[in-house]
Amino acid sequence: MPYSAEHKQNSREQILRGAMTLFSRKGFANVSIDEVMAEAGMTRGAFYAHFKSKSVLYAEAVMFAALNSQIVTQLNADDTELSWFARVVDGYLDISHVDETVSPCPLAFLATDVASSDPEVRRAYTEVYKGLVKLFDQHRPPRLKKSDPDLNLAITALMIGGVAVSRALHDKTLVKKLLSSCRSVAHRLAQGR
Amino acid sequence: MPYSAEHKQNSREQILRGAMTLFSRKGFANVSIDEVMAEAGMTRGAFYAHFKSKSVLYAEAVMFAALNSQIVTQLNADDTELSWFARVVDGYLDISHVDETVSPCPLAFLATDVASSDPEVRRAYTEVYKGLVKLFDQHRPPRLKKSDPDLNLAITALMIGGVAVSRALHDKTLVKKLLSSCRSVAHRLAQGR
DNA sequence: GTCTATAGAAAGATAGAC
DNA sequence: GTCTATCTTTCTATAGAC
Repeated sequence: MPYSAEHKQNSREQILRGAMTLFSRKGFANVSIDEVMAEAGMTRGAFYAHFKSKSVLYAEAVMFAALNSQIVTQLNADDTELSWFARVVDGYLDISHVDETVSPCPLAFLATDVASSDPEVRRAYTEVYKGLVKLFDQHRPPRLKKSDPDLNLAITALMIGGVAVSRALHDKTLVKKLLSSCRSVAHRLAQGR
Repeated sequence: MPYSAEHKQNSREQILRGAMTLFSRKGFANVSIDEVMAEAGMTRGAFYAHFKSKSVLYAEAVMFAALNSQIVTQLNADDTELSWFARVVDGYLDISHVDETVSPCPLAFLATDVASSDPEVRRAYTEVYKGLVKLFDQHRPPRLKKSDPDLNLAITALMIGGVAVSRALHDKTLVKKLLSSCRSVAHRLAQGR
């Protein structure tokens, strides 16, 4: 075998990385396998040695994107719970996230796109969302957990909605106000006020 | 001329109505002109007598959808401001909206889809969003307007995000909890608590 | 595993008849 | 204005060489 298992793993990861970026930016249907493979430095024919179909790639890319999003990579900092929360919320609802300067979160970038996709893709999205909510639950001040156990569902929906709407808007001034308002409200909610 | 201006207007509206439904459910790229025209009771060739291109149809369908959404049609009820707000929030964040039993709101159904579309489409989306925020501002208790003038941006983002995420999720139990949490938070925010 | 070549299908847009 | 027929492009997926 002229190609090592490690080589295959690397190629696979390159494909997923390119797919993540392209799908997030343009949506599933607007990205061709040609584009994905070109981004990964290969050609069309090699694709099917790694994934059975474009749909399967989509589901895996959603999972992959979640692992590489800013939120997860910021997880292991050792500061207080409140500043963890503030940092995640502010980083998520930042203009650089909307503009894709940082690694985009598929929950916000692909929400309506996933809704009209295969069950497999929606399952992947659901798992990623549950992971995000669980993360928030783990970092939540214990005194607030009992009073409103599902509050983090609304907070995450606010964050995802804020970014998703911001991307769709044409008016940059409005986008800044929207993001600012979402940050403010998210902080308020997280502090139980 | 064998066809009256009224006839043309009717045909045009039929096309827009079908397009609105199909685009919302499946996204722009996953809907063909064939499908739209079949839904409107015509065939492909007649399309270009009404719209210059598929993209132009998309932009107009977004505007059209906004005029026909539940929110606007509920506008002229003569009850108190608070119950107007409660009714709109609860209607929007209802499972029947997610399941498309009622006329879907393009802001929630097409958010990420629009983000990767032509400037023309994004402009239409922006206008519709501004209209929604303005509507909320008009129904807002005056005493709250000064303290946080941009609060309605976050409230609408929460509503849109709640519906968009709900559509993408595979877990119906989680969807119900998510919608419930969003309704609860939206009410709380609207009352200035 | 990756390449080039190609089969086969789908869809946007146009042409011309009625 | 609406129809059928067609041009043209694009894209998924497969086949076979290396």
